[in-house]
Amino acid sequence: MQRTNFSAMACSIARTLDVIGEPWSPLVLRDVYAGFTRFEQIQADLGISRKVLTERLNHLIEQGVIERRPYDRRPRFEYVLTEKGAELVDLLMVMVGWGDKWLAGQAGPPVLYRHRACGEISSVDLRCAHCGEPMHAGDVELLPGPGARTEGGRG
Amino acid sequence: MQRTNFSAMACSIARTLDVIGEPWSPLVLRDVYAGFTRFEQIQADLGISRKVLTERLNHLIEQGVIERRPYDRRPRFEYVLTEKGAELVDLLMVMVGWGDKWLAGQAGPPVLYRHRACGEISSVDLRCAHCGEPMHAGDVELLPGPGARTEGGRG
DNA sequence: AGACCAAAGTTCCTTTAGGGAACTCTAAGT
DNA sequence: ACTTAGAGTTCCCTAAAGGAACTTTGGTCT
Repeated sequence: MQRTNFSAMACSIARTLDVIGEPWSPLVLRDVYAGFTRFEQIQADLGISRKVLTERLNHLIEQGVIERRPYDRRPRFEYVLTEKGAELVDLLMVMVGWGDKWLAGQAGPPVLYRHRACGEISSVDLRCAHCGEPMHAGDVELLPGPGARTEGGRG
Repeated sequence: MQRTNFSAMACSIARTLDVIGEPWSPLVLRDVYAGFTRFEQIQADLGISRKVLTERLNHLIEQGVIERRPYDRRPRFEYVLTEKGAELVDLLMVMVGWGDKWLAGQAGPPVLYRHRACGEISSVDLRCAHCGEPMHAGDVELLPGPGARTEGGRG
């Protein structure tokens, strides 16, 4: 095998990478989320090779992140997010937050996000699900969980 | 070029992928965060090829995500997170949250995170930076931002 | 002083996946 | 029947991942 399969690792990061870690996959997911739901649309928007797009779409379907649905009596299909996929898009929003802060430069963010609940242009903030206070990587302590492997533990 | 460079796209997801989108990069970042700070440690922990590890470390340094520091008079080095890198680890925590929910299965999460501020085992929750209410991908509306490209706009 | 050692890479070779263009297949429309 | 468009397949080429062996640097050991 030339690309290592991470799913064997006892690590949720590695496992998540096996779902969307391949090149283009997050951008394909973004496109489906943003309304580019058909093969030709995604291909044209991203400039991705048709061969690779086929592979990525099939993989995302296998992983239960998107679904393939006919939209015509002709063989025409659109891809839609599952619930699992919609929650994965949250990850993309965090990528956007980081990229906007550290990589956007003078031009500023390419895309703005309006929070419908309050109507304001905003961004995501990470909070502790328990106490509601800010929770960042530096604010936590790692402990082995029930799914940890005792020997050879990665992660 | 055989792997497309995403940085030209006006999209913070694509730009972030150019920093940590390559295979292994998020796991290298995780290791540095988790205290595997030296070449041999990371290599042994991940089982990554030494060649690829060298490439990834150099790329993460170029991107300003980690720094290389000597820890001996001999040529020995350790890698440490920059502020930019530490904030990128937040992204990994969101990956963990999703992976724990959707991929951990019966065994449960391999790693637990204790929030030091409240002392509880917890996970991250996405909130609107403006109003503090939950903010997920389905709760927002996308608008072109100042850094958007008018023609050929991707993202 | 010379032998030995460990960390941190380099080098080289093989395999496989991405890029890209051309081709196919299906079911309408005209 | 002829054309068109969406949705893939197929094929070749090149570059990146895997993996093992090799090198370099400065200490330690005897």
